[in-house]
Amino acid sequence: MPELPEVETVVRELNKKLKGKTIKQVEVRLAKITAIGPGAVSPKRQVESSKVKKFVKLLAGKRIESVKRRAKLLIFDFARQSNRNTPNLTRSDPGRIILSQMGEGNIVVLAHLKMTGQFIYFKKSELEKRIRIINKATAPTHSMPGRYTHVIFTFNDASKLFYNDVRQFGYLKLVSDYELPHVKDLKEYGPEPLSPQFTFEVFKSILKRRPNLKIKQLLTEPKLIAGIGNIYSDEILFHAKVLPTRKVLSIKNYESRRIFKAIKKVLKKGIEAKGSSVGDFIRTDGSWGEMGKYHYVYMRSGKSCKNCGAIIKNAKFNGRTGSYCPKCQH
DNA sequence: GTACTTGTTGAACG
DNA sequence: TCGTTCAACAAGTA
Repeated sequence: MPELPEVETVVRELNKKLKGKTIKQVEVRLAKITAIGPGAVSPKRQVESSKVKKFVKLLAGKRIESVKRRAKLLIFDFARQSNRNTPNLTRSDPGRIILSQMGEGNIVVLAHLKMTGQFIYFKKSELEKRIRIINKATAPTHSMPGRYTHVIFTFNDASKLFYNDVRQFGYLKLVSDYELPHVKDLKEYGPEPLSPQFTFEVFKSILKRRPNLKIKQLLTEPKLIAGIGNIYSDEILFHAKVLPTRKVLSIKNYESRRIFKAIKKVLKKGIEAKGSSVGDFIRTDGSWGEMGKYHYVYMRSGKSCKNCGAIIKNAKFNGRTGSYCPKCQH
């Protein structure tokens, strides 16, 4: 599952590959994957075809300036455009309303991969390639677009970007940069754990605010800290030698310092390893991340601890599973 | 067929 | 209002 290091991996790869490319055509094969405007995307969403048409029309002809990240959201920035390149819209065109609201006419696409979303990029010469979209050696290979490809971007050099999503929880949301400050999900994320602004003092104040949460819940709560999910919270707590079930209240100062250090260390390691492919994550060329090799606990339940040899255990709380070493973590 | 998985949100609780 | 818990979403695997 993509968490901060996986999304950062995708962002870095896409930024390299897509910068400066102009979108020639967008094909939406599943309407609910797309969204327009700053509002929240609900799981039960239904997207009318007029909105999909708007989405497609507004993106055609746009040049990608950069790809960035906030929490687990990818942010596609498009170059400011002269009127000459703006699609020709008639008065009755639904896209006209949105464009007129956009001030300078600049748009941004926010993409959330949720559990199984993936971006795959193929150059023209690679379009025949087959990849495993689930990272198991035994999984079937698919050519792109596949059964789970929901949106296809074609660029002016005939290269293509495919958005795949087996469980269809992810979304591509188009907003104007004027609306960007009002996007609810963007505003409500906690601090970026790898930013210099995320200091030990900041972390301590978060702990103080939520004394009754279990530490694993606190780490995975996006409104408190951005970008940490099940994989990295398990790994962070292993490295900090703290049990996931511990109440925040009970955590000593030296333990919170260990957790803080582990947050930075483990997330950086994840980015270095190009993500963990122990879940369903694959890179933009279809290859796997290497972080799984460095897991001590996640998905290692029943195996022996790499540190002490004890059997790694699973615990379930608040509807989510967590793994830990009963001997190394206290 | 059943249980289980995941990130995030929104409803429902005290 | 705030903190907290829990169901919901989809579809694949065990």
